[in-house]
Amino acid sequence: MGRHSDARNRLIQAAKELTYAQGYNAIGVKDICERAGVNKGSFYHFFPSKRDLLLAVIDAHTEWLRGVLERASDPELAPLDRIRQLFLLVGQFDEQVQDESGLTIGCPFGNLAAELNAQDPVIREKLASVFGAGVAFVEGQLREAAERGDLEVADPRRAAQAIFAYLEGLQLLASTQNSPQLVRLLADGAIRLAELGEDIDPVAGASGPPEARNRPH
Amino acid sequence: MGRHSDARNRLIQAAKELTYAQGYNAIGVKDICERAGVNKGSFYHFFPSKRDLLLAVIDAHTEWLRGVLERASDPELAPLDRIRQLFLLVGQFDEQVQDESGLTIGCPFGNLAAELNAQDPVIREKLASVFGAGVAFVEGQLREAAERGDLEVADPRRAAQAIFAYLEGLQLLASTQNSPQLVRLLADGAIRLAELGEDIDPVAGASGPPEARNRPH
DNA sequence: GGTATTCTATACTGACCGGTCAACTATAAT
DNA sequence: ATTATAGTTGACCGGTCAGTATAGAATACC
Repeated sequence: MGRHSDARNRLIQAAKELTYAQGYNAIGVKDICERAGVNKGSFYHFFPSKRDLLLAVIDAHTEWLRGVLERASDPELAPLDRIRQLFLLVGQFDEQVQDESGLTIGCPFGNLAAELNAQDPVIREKLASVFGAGVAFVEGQLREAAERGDLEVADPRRAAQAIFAYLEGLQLLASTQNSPQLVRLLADGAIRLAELGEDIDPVAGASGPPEARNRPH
Repeated sequence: MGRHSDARNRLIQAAKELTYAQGYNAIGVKDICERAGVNKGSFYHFFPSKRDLLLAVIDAHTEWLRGVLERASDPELAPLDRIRQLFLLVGQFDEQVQDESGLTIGCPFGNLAAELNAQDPVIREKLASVFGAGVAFVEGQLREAAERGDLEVADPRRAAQAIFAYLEGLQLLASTQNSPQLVRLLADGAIRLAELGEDIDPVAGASGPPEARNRPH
């Protein structure tokens, strides 16, 4: 019973847009309400706190990521090309946002992580689990690629983490240089990282096993 | 003439520590002053605004990076091992901060970039130029490695950007997973990225030149 | 020793913050 | 039609924000 309203969704949408563009601490509840066309009192009818709205925003963007991963899982593509496709779709997102707003914002997850990891362990862990889903997707493709004999993957999980980190780093660099094409232009690197070998001696420093490149001048 | 004071340096140091740990928007001038043991009036004697102090903090951390790059430029090391050494030194920094504070903070530059790229174009460009210095270092090593015949580098600048992005991404992931070892454990990937080929057709999508991996199921 | 200058000290401003509150309206179920 | 419920409204709260005002204290230079 009682009346209906889409104010909750409007708040999430407004907060999503503002958070993408400006981060979390830089925006206020008032800003979100104004953009959503909702009064401040109503805000606290739907969300106990600003932070709870942020959690909802992260959920919403996680849904977006789920869609991207689904689109990248095209059965017509070879596994390694699905990874490449992930990079291209993400790059497309960056370029689209740039067209609309004139700014390359990078990865909303990554930005929130950089801003809030130290401030709020709950948010950090939530973002970690979203990243985990991304890594798992990549790992799955790597395993499939290995099964097909497309390449040897010594440690799929390790390589998947490397590839996902690379994707995040590319977006950060793209945002800092305000050049959204960067993700697309450097997507190839993901395949190079797929060939990452097993970590034999994790504690050893630069003086690893002797190789050609190890000889000094 | 007039009296001497190291309050300015104490403010920078305090702001550095707080910014590393919490970012920019999350900390207040009051917090900085308390940690530095400086009164608020003195703060505005040395810095016209909080933002100006941030610029000084970035300069200070840039100095730290300069030192790291210098240490990584060990002439005893082969060029590619210098890149590896950069990753190890950065990883060491992360692990040291983790020991001291219990948190992996990631890259201070990267965190500021993620938080402020959209908010303040001057800060963004300053950070972009710092990143540019990092990329230039890597590019230099790649060129030298190519000269020595350690590997073929089709496009050193492109590969250097990829490697630097990877370093940033690793730190972001390490911070989110609160696992400082990540940078060290995945440092090998940097060398894989060094082998990044030239970008033949930047506009083409996933359907690039036919290769073994391109055949669908 | 006088004095210009640098630095310190603290009270203060007005704006803004996240969040509260109580009165109110609309509606769905009975 | 009554009533419980869901949603709305805007004023309001204490606290904090970046930044200011205005003193006075310390000191290097003449």
